[in-house]
Amino acid sequence: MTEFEPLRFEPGYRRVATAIAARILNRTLREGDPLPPESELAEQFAVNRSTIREALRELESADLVARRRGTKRMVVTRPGAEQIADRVGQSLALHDVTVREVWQTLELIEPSIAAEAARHATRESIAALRAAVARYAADHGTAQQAVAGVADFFRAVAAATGNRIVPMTQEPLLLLLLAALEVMIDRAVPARDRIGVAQRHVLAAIEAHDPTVARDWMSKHVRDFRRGFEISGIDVDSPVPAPRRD
Amino acid sequence: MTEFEPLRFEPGYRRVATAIAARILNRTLREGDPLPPESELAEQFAVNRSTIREALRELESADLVARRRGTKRMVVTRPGAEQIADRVGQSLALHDVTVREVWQTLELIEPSIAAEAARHATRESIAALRAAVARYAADHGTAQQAVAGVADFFRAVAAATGNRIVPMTQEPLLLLLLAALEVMIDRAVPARDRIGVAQRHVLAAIEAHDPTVARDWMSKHVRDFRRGFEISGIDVDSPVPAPRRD
DNA sequence: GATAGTATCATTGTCGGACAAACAGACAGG
DNA sequence: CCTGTCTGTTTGTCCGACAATGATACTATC
Repeated sequence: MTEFEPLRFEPGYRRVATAIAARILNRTLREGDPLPPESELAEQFAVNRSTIREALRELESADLVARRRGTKRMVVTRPGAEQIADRVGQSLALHDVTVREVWQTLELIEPSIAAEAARHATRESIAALRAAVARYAADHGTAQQAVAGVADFFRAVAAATGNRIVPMTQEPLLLLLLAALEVMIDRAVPARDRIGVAQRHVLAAIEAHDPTVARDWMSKHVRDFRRGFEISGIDVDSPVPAPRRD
Repeated sequence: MTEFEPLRFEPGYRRVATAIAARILNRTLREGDPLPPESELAEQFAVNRSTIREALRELESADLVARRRGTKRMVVTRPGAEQIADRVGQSLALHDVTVREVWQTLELIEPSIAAEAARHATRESIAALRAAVARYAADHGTAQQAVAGVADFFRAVAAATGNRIVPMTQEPLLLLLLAALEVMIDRAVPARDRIGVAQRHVLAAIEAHDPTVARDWMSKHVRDFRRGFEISGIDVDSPVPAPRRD
Protein backbone atom coordinates (compact mmCIF):
# COMPACT_ATOMS: atom_id res chain seq x y z
CA MET A 1 0.00 0.00 0.00
CA THR A 2 1.37 3.36 -0.97
CA GLU A 3 1.56 6.05 1.67
CA PHE A 4 0.06 9.36 0.78
CA GLU A 5 1.51 12.42 2.35
CA PRO A 6 -1.05 15.02 3.36
CA LEU A 7 -1.29 17.64 0.68
CA ARG A 8 -0.98 21.08 2.14
CA PHE A 9 -2.49 24.29 0.90
CA GLU A 10 -0.08 27.00 1.76
CA PRO A 11 -1.89 30.28 2.17
CA GLY A 12 -0.89 33.09 -0.13
CA TYR A 13 0.73 35.26 2.49
CA ARG A 14 3.12 32.44 3.32
CA ARG A 15 4.01 31.79 -0.30
CA VAL A 16 4.71 35.47 -0.77
CA ALA A 17 6.84 35.54 2.36
CA THR A 18 8.95 32.58 1.34
CA ALA A 19 9.30 33.96 -2.16
CA ILE A 20 10.72 37.21 -0.85
CA ALA A 21 12.81 35.42 1.76
CA ALA A 22 14.29 33.24 -0.95
CA ARG A 23 15.31 36.35 -2.84
CA ILE A 24 17.11 37.60 0.24
CA LEU A 25 18.82 34.32 1.12
CA ASN A 26 19.66 34.16 -2.53
CA ARG A 27 21.35 37.55 -2.47
CA THR A 28 19.18 38.81 -5.29
CA LEU A 29 18.04 41.31 -2.71
CA ARG A 30 21.01 42.47 -0.71
CA GLU A 31 21.32 44.14 2.64
CA GLY A 32 20.19 47.74 2.57
CA ASP A 33 18.21 47.38 -0.60
CA PRO A 34 14.87 49.09 -0.27
CA LEU A 35 11.87 46.87 -0.75
CA PRO A 36 9.36 47.93 -3.40
CA PRO A 37 6.27 49.62 -2.01
CA GLU A 38 3.45 47.40 -0.89
CA SER A 39 1.18 48.38 -3.72
CA GLU A 40 3.82 47.47 -6.25
CA LEU A 41 4.46 44.12 -4.60
CA ALA A 42 0.73 43.51 -4.61
CA GLU A 43 0.70 44.14 -8.31
CA GLN A 44 3.70 41.92 -9.02
CA PHE A 45 2.42 38.98 -7.00
CA ALA A 46 -1.11 39.65 -8.22
CA VAL A 47 -2.57 39.57 -4.74
CA ASN A 48 -4.21 42.07 -2.50
CA ARG A 49 -2.17 44.51 -0.49
CA SER A 50 -3.47 42.95 2.72
CA THR A 51 -1.88 39.68 1.72
CA ILE A 52 1.41 41.44 1.02
CA ARG A 53 1.27 43.14 4.38
CA GLU A 54 0.80 39.87 6.21
CA ALA A 55 3.79 38.47 4.39
CA LEU A 56 5.82 41.53 5.31
CA ARG A 57 4.97 41.08 8.98
CA GLU A 58 6.41 37.59 8.78
CA LEU A 59 9.62 38.80 7.24
CA GLU A 60 9.81 41.66 9.70
CA SER A 61 9.48 39.27 12.58
CA ALA A 62 12.24 37.16 11.09
CA ASP A 63 14.40 40.28 10.91
CA LEU A 64 14.90 39.83 7.21
CA VAL A 65 13.43 43.25 6.57
CA ALA A 66 13.10 46.28 8.81
CA ARG A 67 12.50 49.93 8.51
CA ARG A 68 15.02 52.42 9.68
CA ARG A 69 14.03 54.57 12.59
CA GLY A 70 11.37 57.04 11.65
CA THR A 71 11.42 56.17 7.98
CA LYS A 72 8.77 54.60 5.88
CA ARG A 73 10.35 52.38 3.29
CA MET A 74 11.36 48.92 4.33
CA VAL A 75 14.89 47.76 3.68
CA VAL A 76 16.46 44.35 3.57
CA THR A 77 18.50 43.51 6.67
CA ARG A 78 20.58 40.69 8.03
CA PRO A 79 19.46 39.55 11.45
CA GLY A 80 22.29 40.20 13.88
CA ALA A 81 23.33 38.41 17.02
CA GLU A 82 21.25 40.64 19.24
CA GLN A 83 18.09 40.10 17.25
CA ILE A 84 18.54 36.37 17.29
CA ALA A 85 19.59 36.05 20.87
CA ASP A 86 16.47 37.23 22.59
CA ARG A 87 14.41 34.93 20.45
CA VAL A 88 16.54 31.99 21.52
CA GLY A 89 16.65 33.16 25.11
CA GLN A 90 12.91 33.55 25.14
CA SER A 91 12.48 30.08 23.74
CA LEU A 92 14.79 28.57 26.34
CA ALA A 93 12.99 30.38 29.13
CA LEU A 94 9.68 29.01 27.86
CA HIS A 95 11.15 25.55 28.17
CA ASP A 96 11.77 26.13 31.87
CA VAL A 97 15.49 25.84 31.55
CA THR A 98 17.05 25.85 35.01
CA VAL A 99 19.81 27.96 36.47
CA ARG A 100 21.87 24.81 36.79
CA GLU A 101 21.64 24.14 33.08
CA VAL A 102 22.80 27.65 32.35
CA TRP A 103 26.03 27.47 34.27
CA GLN A 104 26.62 23.89 33.23
CA THR A 105 26.58 25.07 29.66
CA LEU A 106 28.79 28.00 30.52
CA GLU A 107 31.25 25.60 32.13
CA LEU A 108 31.18 23.61 28.93
CA ILE A 109 31.92 26.30 26.42
CA GLU A 110 33.48 29.33 28.08
CA PRO A 111 36.85 27.80 28.98
CA SER A 112 37.28 26.62 25.41
CA ILE A 113 36.30 30.04 24.13
CA ALA A 114 38.90 31.68 26.37
CA ALA A 115 41.57 29.29 25.15
CA GLU A 116 40.66 30.00 21.56
CA ALA A 117 40.73 33.71 22.27
CA ALA A 118 44.24 33.35 23.66
CA ARG A 119 45.27 31.73 20.39
CA HIS A 120 43.69 34.20 18.03
CA ALA A 121 43.47 37.51 19.87
CA THR A 122 44.63 40.51 17.89
CA ARG A 123 45.91 43.81 19.15
CA GLU A 124 42.50 45.39 18.71
CA SER A 125 40.50 42.66 20.32
CA ILE A 126 42.89 42.66 23.28
CA ALA A 127 42.46 46.39 23.61
CA ALA A 128 38.69 45.96 23.63
CA LEU A 129 38.94 43.23 26.20
CA ARG A 130 41.24 45.34 28.35
CA ALA A 131 38.73 48.18 28.18
CA ALA A 132 35.93 45.89 29.29
CA VAL A 133 37.94 44.68 32.26
CA ALA A 134 38.84 48.24 33.20
CA ARG A 135 35.23 49.30 32.96
CA TYR A 136 34.11 46.58 35.28
CA ALA A 137 36.85 47.41 37.75
CA ALA A 138 35.91 51.09 37.62
CA ASP A 139 32.24 50.81 38.32
CA HIS A 140 30.41 47.77 39.47
CA GLY A 141 28.59 49.47 42.27
CA THR A 142 25.02 48.85 41.28
CA ALA A 143 23.74 45.46 40.31
CA GLN A 144 22.90 46.91 36.91
CA GLN A 145 26.45 48.02 36.26
CA ALA A 146 27.99 44.83 37.55
CA VAL A 147 25.77 42.65 35.40
CA ALA A 148 26.35 44.74 32.31
CA GLY A 149 30.09 44.58 32.96
CA VAL A 150 30.03 40.81 33.21
CA ALA A 151 28.23 40.56 29.91
CA ASP A 152 30.64 42.88 28.16
CA PHE A 153 33.59 40.88 29.41
CA PHE A 154 32.22 37.65 28.00
CA ARG A 155 31.37 39.36 24.75
CA ALA A 156 34.85 40.76 24.43
CA VAL A 157 36.40 37.34 25.01
CA ALA A 158 34.13 35.76 22.44
CA ALA A 159 34.93 38.50 19.95
CA ALA A 160 38.63 37.88 20.49
CA THR A 161 38.29 34.40 19.04
CA GLY A 162 37.85 36.07 15.66
CA ASN A 163 35.09 33.59 14.95
CA ARG A 164 31.72 35.13 14.25
CA ILE A 165 29.77 32.05 15.22
CA VAL A 166 31.04 32.09 18.78
CA PRO A 167 29.46 35.37 19.88
CA MET A 168 26.18 34.39 18.32
CA THR A 169 26.22 31.05 20.07
CA GLN A 170 27.12 32.65 23.35
CA GLU A 171 24.69 35.54 23.33
CA PRO A 172 21.52 33.66 24.27
CA LEU A 173 23.37 32.12 27.19
CA LEU A 174 24.45 35.53 28.35
CA LEU A 175 20.89 36.74 28.27
CA LEU A 176 19.84 33.92 30.54
CA LEU A 177 22.86 34.33 32.78
CA LEU A 178 22.17 38.01 33.19
CA ALA A 179 18.51 37.49 33.95
CA ALA A 180 19.53 35.11 36.70
CA LEU A 181 22.45 37.24 37.85
CA GLU A 182 20.31 40.25 38.55
CA VAL A 183 18.55 38.28 41.21
CA MET A 184 21.68 36.72 42.63
CA ILE A 185 24.29 39.40 42.61
CA ASP A 186 22.88 41.40 45.49
CA ARG A 187 22.78 38.39 47.74
CA ALA A 188 26.35 37.28 47.18
CA VAL A 189 28.40 40.39 47.77
CA PRO A 190 31.91 38.92 47.74
CA ALA A 191 31.17 37.60 44.27
CA ARG A 192 31.67 41.00 42.69
CA ASP A 193 35.29 41.26 43.68
CA ARG A 194 36.12 37.71 42.73
CA ILE A 195 34.67 38.48 39.34
CA GLY A 196 37.11 41.32 38.86
CA VAL A 197 40.08 39.20 39.89
CA ALA A 198 39.17 36.39 37.51
CA GLN A 199 38.66 38.85 34.68
CA ARG A 200 42.15 40.23 35.17
CA HIS A 201 43.70 36.78 35.11
CA VAL A 202 41.86 35.76 31.98
CA LEU A 203 42.87 39.01 30.34
CA ALA A 204 46.52 38.50 31.29
CA ALA A 205 46.50 35.00 29.87
CA ILE A 206 44.96 36.13 26.61
CA GLU A 207 47.46 38.96 26.36
CA ALA A 208 50.22 36.41 26.83
CA HIS A 209 48.59 34.14 24.24
CA ASP A 210 48.54 31.34 26.77
CA PRO A 211 45.54 29.11 26.03
CA THR A 212 46.04 26.79 28.97
CA VAL A 213 46.06 29.49 31.62
CA ALA A 214 43.19 31.29 29.91
CA ARG A 215 41.16 28.11 29.98
CA ASP A 216 41.92 27.48 33.64
CA TRP A 217 41.06 30.92 34.84
CA MET A 218 37.90 31.02 32.82
CA SER A 219 36.94 27.73 34.43
CA LYS A 220 37.49 29.28 37.83
CA HIS A 221 35.52 32.32 36.76
CA VAL A 222 32.49 30.34 35.69
CA ARG A 223 32.68 28.17 38.79
CA ASP A 224 32.53 31.36 40.81
CA PHE A 225 29.14 32.11 39.33
CA ARG A 226 28.02 28.66 40.29
CA ARG A 227 29.20 29.24 43.85
CA GLY A 228 27.50 32.60 43.87
CA PHE A 229 24.21 30.98 43.04
CA GLU A 230 24.68 28.34 45.69
CA ILE A 231 25.66 30.84 48.36
CA SER A 232 22.84 33.19 47.52
CA GLY A 233 20.38 30.50 48.42
CA ILE A 234 18.76 30.40 44.98
CA ASP A 235 17.41 27.01 44.04
CA VAL A 236 19.62 26.10 41.12
CA ASP A 237 16.91 23.85 39.76
CA SER A 238 14.39 26.65 39.56
CA PRO A 239 13.61 27.91 36.10
CA VAL A 240 15.66 30.84 34.99
CA PRO A 241 13.64 34.07 34.72
CA ALA A 242 12.68 35.14 31.22
CA PRO A 243 15.21 37.63 29.85
CA ARG A 244 13.69 41.04 29.68
CA ARG A 245 13.08 42.52 26.28
CA ASP A 246 13.93 46.13 25.66
CA MET B 1 21.51 70.87 26.99
CA THR B 2 19.16 67.99 27.59
CA GLU B 3 19.12 65.17 25.14
CA PHE B 4 15.78 64.14 23.75
CA GLU B 5 15.32 60.59 22.73
CA PRO B 6 13.31 60.10 19.58
CA LEU B 7 9.73 59.29 20.41
CA ARG B 8 8.52 56.35 18.45
CA PHE B 9 5.01 55.56 17.42
CA GLU B 10 4.61 51.86 17.56
CA PRO B 11 2.07 50.73 15.01
CA GLY B 12 -0.98 48.95 16.30
CA TYR B 13 -0.16 45.53 14.90
CA ARG B 14 3.11 45.57 16.81
CA ARG B 15 1.48 46.59 20.05
CA VAL B 16 -1.05 43.82 19.65
CA ALA B 17 1.69 41.31 18.91
CA THR B 18 3.75 42.22 21.95
CA ALA B 19 0.65 42.19 24.12
CA ILE B 20 -0.18 38.66 23.10
CA ALA B 21 3.46 37.60 23.27
CA ALA B 22 3.66 38.95 26.80
CA ARG B 23 0.69 36.81 27.75
CA ILE B 24 2.50 33.76 26.42
CA LEU B 25 5.88 34.53 28.01
CA ASN B 26 3.87 35.25 31.11
CA ARG B 27 2.21 31.83 31.07
CA THR B 28 -1.21 33.38 31.15
CA LEU B 29 -1.60 31.63 27.84
CA ARG B 30 -0.01 28.23 28.05
CA GLU B 31 1.15 25.81 25.43
CA GLY B 32 -1.68 24.18 23.57
CA ASP B 33 -4.23 26.78 24.56
CA PRO B 34 -6.32 27.75 21.57
CA LEU B 35 -6.18 31.39 20.64
CA PRO B 36 -9.50 33.21 20.46
CA PRO B 37 -10.80 33.70 16.93
CA GLU B 38 -9.57 36.71 15.05
CA SER B 39 -12.89 38.50 15.21
CA GLU B 40 -12.99 38.17 18.96
CA LEU B 41 -9.44 39.44 19.32
CA ALA B 42 -10.34 42.36 17.10
CA GLU B 43 -13.19 43.16 19.40
CA GLN B 44 -11.09 42.87 22.57
CA PHE B 45 -8.26 45.02 21.27
CA ALA B 46 -10.74 47.36 19.62
CA VAL B 47 -8.91 47.23 16.29
CA ASN B 48 -9.75 45.91 12.89
CA ARG B 49 -9.35 42.26 12.05
CA SER B 50 -6.69 43.14 9.50
CA THR B 51 -4.58 44.58 12.27
CA ILE B 52 -5.05 41.44 14.33
CA ARG B 53 -4.04 39.31 11.38
CA GLU B 54 -0.81 41.22 10.88
CA ALA B 55 -0.03 40.73 14.55
CA LEU B 56 -0.77 37.04 14.26
CA ARG B 57 1.64 36.72 11.35
CA GLU B 58 4.36 38.16 13.56
CA LEU B 59 3.64 35.70 16.33
CA GLU B 60 3.40 32.87 13.85
CA SER B 61 6.78 33.73 12.44
CA ALA B 62 8.18 33.82 15.97
CA ASP B 63 6.73 30.33 16.49
CA LEU B 64 4.77 31.49 19.48
CA VAL B 65 1.56 30.40 17.85
CA ALA B 66 0.88 27.86 15.11
CA ARG B 67 -1.94 25.84 13.79
CA ARG B 68 -1.96 22.11 13.82
CA ARG B 69 -1.86 20.41 10.46
CA GLY B 70 -5.10 20.78 8.60
CA THR B 71 -6.89 22.67 11.35
CA LYS B 72 -8.15 26.20 11.51
CA ARG B 73 -7.79 27.47 15.03
CA MET B 74 -4.43 28.74 16.15
CA VAL B 75 -2.87 27.36 19.31
CA VAL B 76 -0.09 28.61 21.54
CA THR B 77 3.21 26.81 21.04
CA ARG B 78 6.72 26.91 22.39
CA PRO B 79 9.37 27.29 19.73
CA GLY B 80 11.54 24.20 19.78
CA ALA B 81 15.15 23.68 18.87
CA GLU B 82 14.31 22.82 15.28
CA GLN B 83 12.28 25.96 14.74
CA ILE B 84 14.95 28.15 16.20
CA ALA B 85 17.88 26.50 14.54
CA ASP B 86 17.11 27.26 10.95
CA ARG B 87 16.52 30.86 11.83
CA VAL B 88 19.97 31.04 13.42
CA GLY B 89 21.58 29.03 10.68
CA GLN B 90 20.03 31.25 8.07
CA SER B 91 21.30 34.30 9.86
CA LEU B 92 24.82 32.92 10.08
CA ALA B 93 24.77 32.01 6.42
CA LEU B 94 23.71 35.54 5.54
CA HIS B 95 26.74 36.77 7.43
CA ASP B 96 28.99 34.77 5.12
CA VAL B 97 30.28 32.55 7.86
CA THR B 98 33.03 30.35 6.49
CA VAL B 99 33.52 26.63 6.60
CA ARG B 100 36.58 27.23 8.75
CA GLU B 101 34.55 29.02 11.36
CA VAL B 102 32.11 26.15 11.48
CA TRP B 103 34.61 23.48 12.30
CA GLN B 104 36.54 25.77 14.59
CA THR B 105 33.41 26.19 16.63
CA LEU B 106 32.77 22.47 16.52
CA GLU B 107 36.30 21.88 17.79
CA LEU B 108 35.53 24.28 20.59
CA ILE B 109 32.34 22.81 21.91
CA GLU B 110 31.91 19.22 20.79
CA PRO B 111 34.71 17.67 22.89
CA SER B 112 33.32 19.32 26.00
CA ILE B 113 29.85 18.13 25.13
CA ALA B 114 31.11 14.58 24.73
CA ALA B 115 32.86 14.75 28.09
CA GLU B 116 29.74 16.06 29.74
CA ALA B 117 27.71 13.33 28.08
CA ALA B 118 30.08 10.73 29.52
CA ARG B 119 29.40 12.17 32.97
CA HIS B 120 25.64 12.36 32.76
CA ALA B 121 24.52 9.74 30.28
CA THR B 122 21.61 7.60 31.42
CA ARG B 123 20.67 4.16 30.29
CA GLU B 124 18.11 5.57 27.87
CA SER B 125 20.33 8.20 26.35
CA ILE B 126 23.07 5.62 25.87
CA ALA B 127 20.60 3.35 24.15
CA ALA B 128 19.60 6.16 21.83
CA LEU B 129 23.21 6.94 21.10
CA ARG B 130 23.95 3.31 20.41
CA ALA B 131 21.05 3.20 18.01
CA ALA B 132 22.36 6.24 16.18
CA VAL B 133 25.80 4.71 15.82
CA ALA B 134 24.32 1.45 14.62
CA ARG B 135 22.18 3.25 12.10
CA TYR B 136 25.14 5.06 10.65
CA ALA B 137 27.13 1.84 10.46
CA ALA B 138 24.23 0.09 8.75
CA ASP B 139 23.60 2.53 5.96
CA HIS B 140 25.77 5.40 4.99
CA GLY B 141 25.80 4.59 1.33
CA THR B 142 24.31 7.73 -0.12
CA ALA B 143 25.53 11.17 0.82
CA GLN B 144 22.05 11.88 2.14
CA GLN B 145 22.12 8.96 4.53
CA ALA B 146 25.66 9.61 5.67
CA VAL B 147 24.98 13.25 6.42
CA ALA B 148 21.76 12.49 8.26
CA GLY B 149 23.57 9.85 10.30
CA VAL B 150 26.28 12.30 11.29
CA ALA B 151 23.67 14.75 12.48
CA ASP B 152 21.81 12.16 14.50
CA PHE B 153 25.00 11.09 16.20
CA PHE B 154 25.80 14.61 17.33
CA ARG B 155 22.24 15.10 18.46
CA ALA B 156 22.29 11.92 20.49
CA VAL B 157 25.52 12.95 22.20
CA ALA B 158 24.12 16.38 23.01
CA ALA B 159 20.94 14.85 24.35
CA ALA B 160 22.99 12.57 26.59
CA THR B 161 24.29 15.57 28.51
CA GLY B 162 20.82 15.87 30.01
CA ASN B 163 21.08 19.61 29.48
CA ARG B 164 18.40 21.07 27.27
CA ILE B 165 20.45 24.10 26.34
CA VAL B 166 23.16 22.07 24.71
CA PRO B 167 21.12 20.62 21.86
CA MET B 168 19.62 23.98 21.14
CA THR B 169 23.03 25.60 21.03
CA GLN B 170 24.40 22.89 18.84
CA GLU B 171 21.57 22.61 16.35
CA PRO B 172 22.36 25.68 14.24
CA LEU B 173 25.94 24.52 13.95
CA LEU B 174 24.78 21.13 12.74
CA LEU B 175 22.66 22.77 10.09
CA LEU B 176 25.68 24.61 8.76
CA LEU B 177 27.91 21.56 9.03
CA LEU B 178 25.43 19.46 7.12
CA ALA B 179 25.00 22.02 4.40
CA ALA B 180 28.75 22.01 3.95
CA LEU B 181 29.06 18.24 4.34
CA GLU B 182 26.73 17.48 1.50
CA VAL B 183 29.17 19.12 -0.82
CA MET B 184 32.24 17.58 0.74
CA ILE B 185 31.33 14.03 1.56
CA ASP B 186 31.36 12.75 -1.97
CA ARG B 187 34.82 14.08 -2.61
CA ALA B 188 36.44 12.57 0.45
CA VAL B 189 35.42 8.95 0.36
CA PRO B 190 37.62 7.56 3.14
CA ALA B 191 36.01 10.06 5.49
CA ARG B 192 32.88 7.97 5.78
CA ASP B 193 34.60 5.03 7.36
CA ARG B 194 36.68 7.11 9.72
CA ILE B 195 33.44 8.69 10.88
CA GLY B 196 32.05 5.34 11.86
CA VAL B 197 35.21 4.41 13.77
CA ALA B 198 35.25 7.63 15.73
CA GLN B 199 31.57 7.29 16.54
CA ARG B 200 32.16 3.85 18.01
CA HIS B 201 34.98 5.08 20.19
CA VAL B 202 33.01 8.04 21.49
CA LEU B 203 30.10 5.73 22.20
CA ALA B 204 32.33 3.30 24.09
CA ALA B 205 33.78 6.10 26.19
CA ILE B 206 30.35 7.44 27.07
CA GLU B 207 29.14 3.96 27.93
CA ALA B 208 32.15 3.63 30.23
CA HIS B 209 31.44 7.08 31.69
CA ASP B 210 34.94 8.14 30.84
CA PRO B 211 34.93 11.90 30.11
CA THR B 212 38.59 12.10 29.17
CA VAL B 213 38.48 9.46 26.48
CA ALA B 214 35.15 10.77 25.21
CA ARG B 215 36.66 14.21 24.87
CA ASP B 216 39.72 12.92 23.05
CA TRP B 217 37.85 10.84 20.54
CA MET B 218 35.38 13.57 19.87
CA SER B 219 38.32 15.86 19.20
CA LYS B 220 39.67 13.37 16.71
CA HIS B 221 36.24 13.02 15.19
CA VAL B 222 35.83 16.73 14.60
CA ARG B 223 39.36 17.05 13.29
CA ASP B 224 38.46 14.39 10.78
CA PHE B 225 35.83 16.65 9.34
CA ARG B 226 38.38 19.37 9.09
CA ARG B 227 40.71 17.07 7.22
CA GLY B 228 37.87 15.98 5.01
CA PHE B 229 37.29 19.54 3.95
CA GLU B 230 40.96 20.12 3.31
CA ILE B 231 41.35 16.91 1.29
CA SER B 232 38.23 17.56 -0.73
CA GLY B 233 39.77 20.74 -2.04
CA ILE B 234 37.03 22.98 -0.72
CA ASP B 235 38.24 26.43 0.16
CA VAL B 236 37.75 26.50 3.90
CA ASP B 237 37.44 30.27 3.79
CA SER B 238 34.55 30.16 1.39
CA PRO B 239 31.18 30.99 2.85
CA VAL B 240 29.18 28.02 3.98
CA PRO B 241 26.12 27.33 1.83
CA ALA B 242 22.78 28.39 3.26
CA PRO B 243 21.12 25.50 5.03
CA ARG B 244 18.18 24.25 3.05
CA ARG B 245 14.77 24.86 4.40
CA ASP B 246 12.16 22.07 4.31
C1' DG C 1 -25.10 0.87 17.77
C1' DA C 2 -21.53 2.18 14.69
C1' DT C 3 -20.79 4.27 10.39
C1' DA C 4 -21.70 7.23 6.57
C1' DG C 5 -24.11 11.10 4.77
C1' DT C 6 -26.05 15.85 5.36
C1' DA C 7 -27.06 20.37 7.08
C1' DT C 8 -25.49 24.30 9.70
C1' DC C 9 -22.37 27.31 11.81
C1' DA C 10 -17.85 29.36 12.74
C1' DT C 11 -13.56 30.85 11.17
C1' DT C 12 -10.07 31.77 8.09
C1' DG C 13 -8.04 33.53 3.61
C1' DT C 14 -8.53 36.86 0.37
C1' DC C 15 -10.42 40.69 -1.87
C1' DG C 16 -11.79 45.61 -3.02
C1' DG C 17 -11.93 50.18 -1.74
C1' DA C 18 -11.23 54.00 1.42
C1' DC C 19 -8.85 57.65 4.20
C1' DA C 20 -5.73 60.06 7.55
C1' DA C 21 -0.96 60.53 8.80
C1' DA C 22 3.53 61.38 7.71
C1' DC C 23 7.56 60.97 4.93
C1' DA C 24 10.30 62.69 0.60
C1' DG C 25 11.44 65.90 -2.48
C1' DA C 26 10.88 70.24 -4.85
C1' DC C 27 10.42 74.95 -4.49
C1' DA C 28 10.10 79.66 -2.89
C1' DG C 29 11.26 83.40 0.51
C1' DG C 30 13.69 85.32 4.06
C1' DC D 1 21.79 78.71 4.79
C1' DC D 2 17.62 78.12 7.11
C1' DT D 3 12.48 78.02 7.03
C1' DG D 4 8.13 77.32 5.53
C1' DT D 5 4.90 75.44 2.01
C1' DC D 6 3.23 72.35 -1.44
C1' DT D 7 2.51 67.91 -3.69
C1' DG D 8 2.90 63.12 -4.52
C1' DT D 9 3.93 58.65 -2.28
C1' DT D 10 3.62 55.19 1.01
C1' DT D 11 2.13 53.32 5.13
C1' DG D 12 -1.29 52.21 8.93
C1' DT D 13 -5.78 51.35 9.70
C1' DC D 14 -10.46 50.79 8.81
C1' DC D 15 -14.92 48.82 6.63
C1' DG D 16 -17.46 45.48 4.32
C1' DA D 17 -17.74 41.33 1.66
C1' DC D 18 -17.44 36.47 0.10
C1' DA D 19 -15.75 31.67 -0.91
C1' DA D 20 -13.67 27.73 1.15
C1' DT D 21 -13.35 24.73 4.72
C1' DG D 22 -12.98 22.95 9.52
C1' DA D 23 -16.20 21.82 13.41
C1' DT D 24 -20.36 20.10 15.01
C1' DA D 25 -24.73 18.23 15.46
C1' DC D 26 -28.21 15.66 13.44
C1' DT D 27 -30.02 11.90 10.42
C1' DA D 28 -30.21 7.75 7.67
C1' DT D 29 -28.46 3.40 6.78
C1' DC D 30 -26.83 -1.10 7.45
